[in-house]
Amino acid sequence: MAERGSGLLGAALTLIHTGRAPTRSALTAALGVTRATAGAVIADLRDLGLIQVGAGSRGGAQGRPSHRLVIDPEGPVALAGQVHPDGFAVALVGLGGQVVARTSWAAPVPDDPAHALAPVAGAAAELLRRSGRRCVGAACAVPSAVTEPEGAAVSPLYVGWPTGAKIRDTFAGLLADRQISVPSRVVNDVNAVALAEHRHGAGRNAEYLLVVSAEHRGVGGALVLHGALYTGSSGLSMEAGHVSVDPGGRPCPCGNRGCLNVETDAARFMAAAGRVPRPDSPVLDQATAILSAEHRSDPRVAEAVALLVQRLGLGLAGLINVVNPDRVLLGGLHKYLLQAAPGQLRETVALRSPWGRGAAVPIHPCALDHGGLIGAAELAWQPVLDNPGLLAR
Amino acid sequence: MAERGSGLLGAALTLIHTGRAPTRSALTAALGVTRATAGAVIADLRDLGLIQVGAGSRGGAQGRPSHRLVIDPEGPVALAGQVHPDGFAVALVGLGGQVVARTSWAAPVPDDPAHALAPVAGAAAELLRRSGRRCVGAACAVPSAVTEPEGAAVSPLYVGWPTGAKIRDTFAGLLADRQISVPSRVVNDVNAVALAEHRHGAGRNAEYLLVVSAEHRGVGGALVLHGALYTGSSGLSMEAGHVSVDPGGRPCPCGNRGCLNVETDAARFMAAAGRVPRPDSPVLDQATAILSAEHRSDPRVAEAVALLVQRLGLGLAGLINVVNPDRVLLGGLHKYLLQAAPGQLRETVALRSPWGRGAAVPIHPCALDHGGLIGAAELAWQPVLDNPGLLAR
DNA sequence: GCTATTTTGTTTAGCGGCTGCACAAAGTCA
DNA sequence: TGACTTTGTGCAGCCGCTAAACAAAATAGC
Repeated sequence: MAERGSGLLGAALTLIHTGRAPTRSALTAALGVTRATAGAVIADLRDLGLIQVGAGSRGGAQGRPSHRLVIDPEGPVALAGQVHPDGFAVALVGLGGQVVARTSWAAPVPDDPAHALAPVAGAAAELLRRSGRRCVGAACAVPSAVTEPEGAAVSPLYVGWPTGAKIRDTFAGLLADRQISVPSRVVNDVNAVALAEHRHGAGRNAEYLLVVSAEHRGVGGALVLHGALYTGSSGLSMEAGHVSVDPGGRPCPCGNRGCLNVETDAARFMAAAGRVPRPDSPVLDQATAILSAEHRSDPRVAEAVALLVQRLGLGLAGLINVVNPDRVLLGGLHKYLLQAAPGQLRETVALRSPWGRGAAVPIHPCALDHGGLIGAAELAWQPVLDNPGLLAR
Repeated sequence: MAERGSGLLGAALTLIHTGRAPTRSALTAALGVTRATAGAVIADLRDLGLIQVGAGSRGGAQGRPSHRLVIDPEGPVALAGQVHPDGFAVALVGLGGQVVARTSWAAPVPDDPAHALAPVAGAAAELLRRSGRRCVGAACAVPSAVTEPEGAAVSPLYVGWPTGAKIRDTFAGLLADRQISVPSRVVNDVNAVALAEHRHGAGRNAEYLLVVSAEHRGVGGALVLHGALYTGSSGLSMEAGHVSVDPGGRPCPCGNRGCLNVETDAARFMAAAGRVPRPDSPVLDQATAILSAEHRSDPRVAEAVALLVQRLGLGLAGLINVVNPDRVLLGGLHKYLLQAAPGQLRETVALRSPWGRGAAVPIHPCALDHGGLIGAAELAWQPVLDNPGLLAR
């Protein structure tokens, strides 16, 4: 098999992976190469066990139908884990963001990262063993900022891990103990969601994608630039949770007041709506339940929505003025806030934009069900997407 | 002459341009190619009239001395212009950021962009004619956000241009009238400063460079990522001037209150220090004069410094938490504020950072005298830096 | 001052990836 | 059924880069 140069092989696999090259001729056009070269590339990817070439079926157009490029259903998978304040999840994810197998369970997160990640590694190993498939890499989404390139947790506000814990090494070690020796990474959960949405969800084809999400607790932000996660110089970028939206607001664990974190998350919504969260289920679930149609008539709920949407709009406007995205996605509770009051949110953002509503950015809800897992898998797949030839060795 | 592929020629020229490859062997190492390939690349660049190969003189080290790579002193130049609220400047800039010729004059800026840019184009044409050198491109720095790719001014707060004016087309047309037909651009002034500082000033080798500057009026921000200006999806990124640092503060032309624009610029400093600006000289000059040593004993000046530094620190902290830069540069009035109270500024930033002072980002003053002009020239040079072969045609 | 060593520049042969072209294959349209 | 259109494949060839051998220019050691 010829070694392709200049990343052509990776570009081709990425196009197939993201669904932008469903047929052979589409790939040829997207790569900007001759049919002969595309043929060689496709042969390589097939030899690597990543894709299969199917029969071309097409109606209406002239000429010889182009063969379909399909992801090999027995091809390798990435191992994805997720830790959030209310529980755990693990999945095997193939090319194209296909979730091949998945399991999840609710449980408190131990204060020791090794104790917290051990069951994730265990469940992952079990899923992988049963699937019998090759593993290209592993990644775990966590509710904490993660430094690059060390892979250390920084001020995880909603789990009890110590700041500076090298959770990437911990995770890799736990997998190695189970005979899984693949490149392993740890990633902030909202970063993972953003990457997943960009590749397979509501963020497709956006070149400057801003994602803000109130997952289980707190608020996170992420930016995907030209298809790659923007992590900043040390992994600590897009700390959207600490954007100030109310100088006289509630204290945030970071030391300031009125951060997006404490002003627009599920706990704040419950308080604003006059509800006391029950301890037996995740706050996020309770908040989204209240946001559903049957409770909208409650004036306290309407007030809470108006308040949080106003705060969220302020925070979004600030981020938009810095990042100038071409699309904004909202996840977690923010997704439901957007759906409850889309007009008010867009209005608030436009009012705070120096350019007015003329330069309005489209704001959409996140589209994926398991964005954290799929996004973690994207990160695990990335080295292969950059250079598929890695699999040959 | 062989056409080099995959941007090798451009990478080589950029290394020489930024001073990272002063000798032939340094270039070979930096490019990661063989000496034979480097030889071919150097021959190409020399044939294009961009560089010359000098004799190698070096003391202390063993082995044959490597030839020096020097920028051709008769090589082509870029044409750089600058418009600011207090006047105009024009320069010819060669490779390496060398200002070959320069002229500037104070004058009010006409409300019609064509009238404002005409003398810039005229002075540029005159400089170019007298120099007798080839021109690779032109760019003009302006005190306004500029949309990409249209090149339109958006809400120029400090000159009277209409929003949406296509000043790039205007500028290109004025140059074409004077028989200068080269690619022409228009760029925000702080963006230009940032690019210049990254290539030739205090931002060298930074991968994530954040620049905030209070030039003549207002405040601007810019970001240089991996050597290229970050413009966002439509050129309107890094609107640092509209970061809110005092919700109850002064009204900003954008409609909000307490923006960095109105809380930390030269006019605000004068007011805080109890001075009334004289109309006969630029406010920035008056403010920096007051900031010099002999006025520091004035308690009102000290108060003004403390107030503005506190506001600036708040704004910087917000930007740093989003961008996570590896270096921050301050220009214009902010440069002098930093020099007047470096400890207080760094303290304020660190206090507002969720990671505390452990992850402190280095904050430095800008180093270049004519950053706006040099940065505009960088933009004009960019197509040639990306593909020097363009000059052959 | 001579030689040995080190590092640099140049020449040459050769490989590998990609293009361009010719031709075959597989569909639609009249 | 035949003309047309589009797609896949085989083959010759170019071009950029590498590898290796050789020549050149300095220092280091005797």
